[in-house]
Amino acid sequence: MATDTLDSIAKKCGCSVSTVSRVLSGKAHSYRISEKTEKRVLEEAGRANYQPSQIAKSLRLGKTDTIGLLIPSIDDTFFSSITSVIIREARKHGYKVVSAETQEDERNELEGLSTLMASNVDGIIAIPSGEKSSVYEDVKRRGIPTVMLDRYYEDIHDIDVVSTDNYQAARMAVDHLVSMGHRRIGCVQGNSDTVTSRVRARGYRDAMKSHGLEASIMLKGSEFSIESSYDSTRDMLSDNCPPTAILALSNKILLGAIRSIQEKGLRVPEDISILSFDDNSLFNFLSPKITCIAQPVHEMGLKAVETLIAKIKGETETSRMFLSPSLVIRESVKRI
Amino acid sequence: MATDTLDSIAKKCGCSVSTVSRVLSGKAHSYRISEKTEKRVLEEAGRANYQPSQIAKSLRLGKTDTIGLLIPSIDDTFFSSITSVIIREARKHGYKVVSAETQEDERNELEGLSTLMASNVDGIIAIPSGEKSSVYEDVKRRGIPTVMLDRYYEDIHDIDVVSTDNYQAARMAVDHLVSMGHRRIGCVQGNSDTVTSRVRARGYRDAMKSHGLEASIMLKGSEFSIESSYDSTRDMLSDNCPPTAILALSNKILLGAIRSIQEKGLRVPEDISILSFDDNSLFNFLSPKITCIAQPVHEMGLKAVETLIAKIKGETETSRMFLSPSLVIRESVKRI
DNA sequence: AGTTTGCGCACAATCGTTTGCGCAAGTACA
DNA sequence: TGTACTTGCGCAAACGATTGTGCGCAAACT
Repeated sequence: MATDTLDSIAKKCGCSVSTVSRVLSGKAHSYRISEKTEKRVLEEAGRANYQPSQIAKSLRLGKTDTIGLLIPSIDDTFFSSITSVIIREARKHGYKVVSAETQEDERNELEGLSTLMASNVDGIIAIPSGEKSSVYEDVKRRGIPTVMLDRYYEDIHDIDVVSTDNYQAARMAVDHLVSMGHRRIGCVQGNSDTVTSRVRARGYRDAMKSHGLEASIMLKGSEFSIESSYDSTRDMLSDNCPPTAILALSNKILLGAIRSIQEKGLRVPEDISILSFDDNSLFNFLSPKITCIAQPVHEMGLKAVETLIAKIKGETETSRMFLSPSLVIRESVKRI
Repeated sequence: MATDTLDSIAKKCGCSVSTVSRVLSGKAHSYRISEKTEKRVLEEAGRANYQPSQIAKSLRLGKTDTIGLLIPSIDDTFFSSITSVIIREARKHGYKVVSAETQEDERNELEGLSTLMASNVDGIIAIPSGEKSSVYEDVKRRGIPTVMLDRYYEDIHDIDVVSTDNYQAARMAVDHLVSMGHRRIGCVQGNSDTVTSRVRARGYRDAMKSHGLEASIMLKGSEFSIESSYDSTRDMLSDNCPPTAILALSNKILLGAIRSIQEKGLRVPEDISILSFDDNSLFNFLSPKITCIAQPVHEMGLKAVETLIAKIKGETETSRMFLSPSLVIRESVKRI
């Protein structure tokens, strides 16, 4: 069954495509189409359950009502939550979203970006994976509205950013641990190519320093993965003078740390306290329930979509937004 | 910076659009374009970093190289895992994916489907939410290739299906519990509008019966949600003669059950054993590690994409595939 | 009777590709 | 010089929508 087109409907109604188009887009009155014709067209379109071809529309109008989402991996609770928000929010505004995964690989990032651009998306929300901002030059040259979400490039100021105030977040985390009596606080970081890890680590270091504590030897880790975190934590725990608390800079890092702690036969929080980034509904079910720094996932998705759409609609000033994290106190930090 | 088009390149090269098109699609030879012209075009296109407009291509060719994914919610580990597989697999075959969420609401399902069809996706992978298969009539009438993933309609046989053998899965689960000595086995199900829940419940009942056990009073639940499962489990545990083991028919149901068990002050598996559906990397970190029935997520995504593409390419026979689940034994089931 | 005005709609261009068909100029051969 | 190919490429239609312009006709004026 071939899909109906303006043309096929026009034929059935005995009028021209333009008339059908105008009726269906509600411009019947301003183009002085008679009520009789209008009704006829409406009827015919209704029974055919006519849907205009978005493709033809896009070609004509130069927009696709589609936003591209470039994300490391949807299979990660933080990213999937934010993706979910973005999809819902985009739809509210009449946008579809097509997603591409980078797997944290810069080549995939470049390729994904090309695919998105070739698909003529109206704008892009990207959580960059690579360290080189040059990946986004093509996007900039073509003037495709873009907002960086969560991660961004510190040296680029003409692309919009929506992120968490990660520096503040890390400081909050350290402050909480210190207020609970901890002084030997280890920190397991992610890939230092990413700002999030760098900024969080900086927050950690500065906070430690301002409490008069030593940070340098307690900061380990090189990847946002369970395996890497497992190794780093193990090293940390085998130290002569191991930390009494560990700050995990992401949910995956948390998991690696937990595994390593379990293997050592240690218990949380009795033997060691732990505080993680990235809240997650499952954290309430881990044993013990994990105290964490929650990023404002919903607000992040919301703002990302909103600012992207503002850009698409012609807003010109670029904005850099750093939303406030919050501390969710549960049971994984012991007072000592 | 306006994007380059065939036309703009043609002008720069002093030849026609058709020539440029043919060169760039590698048909230079068969259309007898001279090497000189070919090189000239290739050069110009290279320096402009020309990307053909997929929209124009789609309009002309009648395909978008896009597959639509209709999913209850990406913010659920089972669905996000499968989404991730689908996105990757689709890209391998040169397809993009645009996703729509239903939130388990039939109205959203219908709307999402319309949106996808209007976007002229080449095919649709759907995890249906509603109970009425009529939602898919429009899709069928238009002849859009579709495969139902995970969930499907038992009364419809002309749409392809890729799912788990849920009946077998439930039987495996019960058999395992029985082999561990359990005889009072409760089961918390999801929304019985969905086949998955119905078939799993049937498997549970039949397995119980074939072991000579009572199932009827031990089967509760009405929704795939933490809250609903929490309520059902609580009721079950307040029974005079509570179960010694609980079979949770999804990961969300597991969480509700755990919460309820925790509140009762019971311990898993000492006081009560639990076996869940839907494996998840976090299950290794719950305390205790959860024994579960794992669906072949990767294979499901893979097969869904493969059969959809086969359909798109013109394959006609419809297939119904029920992949084998596997039992992952961890620590949440005690021998009694 | 001639001119204006308003009504109801159709024509045709346009967006960027792909592709069937055919044309002009060159070469070969008789 | 005429016929017959070959070479190299352009023309134009088509995909399905949107939209500025203008045409034909009748009623209402002057």
